[in-house]
Amino acid sequence: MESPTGNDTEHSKRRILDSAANAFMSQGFGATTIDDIADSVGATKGLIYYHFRSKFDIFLAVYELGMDQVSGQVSPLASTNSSGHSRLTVMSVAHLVNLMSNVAYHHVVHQGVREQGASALKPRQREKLLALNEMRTEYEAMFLRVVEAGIRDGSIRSVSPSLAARTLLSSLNATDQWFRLRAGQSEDELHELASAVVDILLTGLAASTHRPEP
Amino acid sequence: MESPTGNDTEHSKRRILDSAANAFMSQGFGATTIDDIADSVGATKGLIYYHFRSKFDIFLAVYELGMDQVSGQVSPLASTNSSGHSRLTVMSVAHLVNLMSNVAYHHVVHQGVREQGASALKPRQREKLLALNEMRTEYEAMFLRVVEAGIRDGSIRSVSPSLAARTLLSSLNATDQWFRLRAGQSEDELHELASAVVDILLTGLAASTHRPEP
DNA sequence: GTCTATAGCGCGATAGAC
DNA sequence: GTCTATCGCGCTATAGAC
Repeated sequence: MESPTGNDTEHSKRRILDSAANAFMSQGFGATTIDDIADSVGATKGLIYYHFRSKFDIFLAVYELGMDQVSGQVSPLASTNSSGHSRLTVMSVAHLVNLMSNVAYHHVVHQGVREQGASALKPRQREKLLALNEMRTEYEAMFLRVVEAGIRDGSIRSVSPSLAARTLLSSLNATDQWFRLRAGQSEDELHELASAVVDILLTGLAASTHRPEP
Repeated sequence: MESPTGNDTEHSKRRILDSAANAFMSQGFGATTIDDIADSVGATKGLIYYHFRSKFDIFLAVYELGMDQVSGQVSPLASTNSSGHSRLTVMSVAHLVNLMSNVAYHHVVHQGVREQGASALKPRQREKLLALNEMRTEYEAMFLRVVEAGIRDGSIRSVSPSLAARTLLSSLNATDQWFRLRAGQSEDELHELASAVVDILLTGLAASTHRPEP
């Protein structure tokens, strides 16, 4: 019933990452101390440094986990048979639901690219950071391709695809500025809220009379 | 031709604030050192501490200047005679042009509310911070009121006003995630780009055939 | 694996010369 | 007004006991 070490280690690591993600979101990377993280895990510095080599490595691990989660959930939705517009809709909703279920990780992924210049990175870290940034760029490119497809198939109106993709994604991500998960908030409620936001972003706010004719 | 002290002092202060705003944007408040700011001004710590009492006071001054700028430019546009939709449009464009002309200040205003818990604030600072946060809340409430007016006058479709206002504002602000002012970029070019973004946000991405009928 | 103790230093802030 | 010099805290990271 118990795997020798691995499981407990992974469990500890995960608890550290969760605490770190929350601390990074609410205080920022720079202002978060290792003691803050340790306290919120209910342990001391020693545990943290047993599992991670440095504070920045914790950041990288949070970044990676966050990125893996969205990517795993959203990427499959990009290659359906449906129209560009409807693919973009389900991708956006899934992105938002994921963001809402993991606000802290998401916040780190999307704000955390800054403030690395502080301490010179070790080659190992710089490599990892570059790989993760590349992964994020590829994720964004995926949205761009779907917007382009939507314009081609007539389901999305003719606007600059790159501007549209950037605006959409940054708008989706900006949700972490005001959204906070409430206690017993069900997956269904999140899905409903996410759909409402996506509706506002994709259909706009203007009443029909104010919209351009076909 | 020269006012005894006042002018130079104000000029120094302003150069410090500009440098600080840029540093806060690119490295975050926590990771920015007073020496960073001093270096980028071309001076030393001494000058900084002659003009400001602490690093956090610099943050507050940046926050205040940034807030005064947007508010001064956008607020007058809220009480025109035109429809809710068209008022919301000009307000949004003005907000964006202002953001684009002062990315750094804007970034501090909208991300910087975090990471204050680090050092316990002095009463003077806490008061100032609260006043500024209140000013920002009032600014957001102004957008909400225009959205509500637009729904009443039929120029904005019937959605949750608070969700719409929050989504719109956070989306506008998210522009600072990807926009960077290029060298000889004219005011007109900024206005054009801002209008394109606002068009995407208010009219949406869906082609007409995908929009609900009146 | 997790803790305590401590090294080492970067950085905010101050004092005082010019 | 602006600089140099320095204090002293707080934090990252390590060593080593249990």
